[in-house]
Amino acid sequence: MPDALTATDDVHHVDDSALRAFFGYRMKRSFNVIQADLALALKPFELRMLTFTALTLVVSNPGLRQSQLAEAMDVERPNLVTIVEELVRRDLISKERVPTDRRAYSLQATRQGRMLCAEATTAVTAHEEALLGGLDEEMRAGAIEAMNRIEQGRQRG
Amino acid sequence: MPDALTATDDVHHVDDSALRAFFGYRMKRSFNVIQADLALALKPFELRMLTFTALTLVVSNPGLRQSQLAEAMDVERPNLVTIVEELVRRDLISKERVPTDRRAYSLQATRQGRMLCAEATTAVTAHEEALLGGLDEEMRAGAIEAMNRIEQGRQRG
DNA sequence: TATTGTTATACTCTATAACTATA
DNA sequence: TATAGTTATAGAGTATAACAATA
Repeated sequence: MPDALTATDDVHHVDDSALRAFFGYRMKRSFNVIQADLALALKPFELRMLTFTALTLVVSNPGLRQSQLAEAMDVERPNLVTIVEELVRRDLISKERVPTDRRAYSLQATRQGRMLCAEATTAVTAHEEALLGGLDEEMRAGAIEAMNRIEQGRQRG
Repeated sequence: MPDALTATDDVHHVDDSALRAFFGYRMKRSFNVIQADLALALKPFELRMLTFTALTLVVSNPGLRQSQLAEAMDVERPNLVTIVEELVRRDLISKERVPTDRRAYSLQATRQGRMLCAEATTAVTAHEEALLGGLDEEMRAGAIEAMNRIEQGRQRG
């Protein structure tokens, strides 16, 4: 039975019940775990979450422009520059001027980029499977549905 | 009517199905929404998520030490310094040396701090209610349970 | 020797204004 | 004038090493 100021004797378990009432707090804590695990899964490929996301989107959408990629990733255009730069430097994607609009660049994954993306995807899938293994299908689907509604509630709310 | 390179003709909806398969990606997107809403709710009180979290924990745990607060918040000790500094500067919490261990500081919320915490808590609760209103109780409880298991899976996994 | 709080530092992610070259 | 990509910059959040005071 801890007793502040003088005591605080053992207190290895701080009372965070006031915070645990909040969805956002719970989500932050579990997202930290997910993100750390994802970073670990991507490390062998020298990818970060942002570069992995960008690479995957370019692989799935050949010819994508940077502005479209930025919008899809919910990232400001200036912040995408270094991400694209890094992927180009590593020969994972290439940039070509769009003939009909010489302001724009069209992004293409290289063969190497597609291969790395496939390998990284496999690794990430395995990591998530290990991390979420304790959750049955119903619970996982429910959580995903809840997250989808929250995301889509942005424009409504 | 934009027409990127060869294909990607209309593409206002980029194909992100390869990413949406990942729990981490879904979670990042919805967490961004939650976090932005939380920041909005806290802005009138000039609190950030981190200062709100710290304040709430000190209010709930009078006499808490910085090292315990850091551990509870999952923040490195050096990063807590400015957070505590800010709350002390605003007279929301106070630091007292622990008599029995003069290395440590014991944190106490001031009356003003407890009042601001209560008001902020009310605002955050209302914001979350509005944002999560579309989710029925079962779905919300399921999502929270899933997030708890993910967080606790860190040590197991 | 180990621990509490601190300083200094650096890296990532994010956000805004202003520039360039095209349209 | 508007847009695509860029530069420069600044602010958060986070992580590590090293220090002074104390245990």
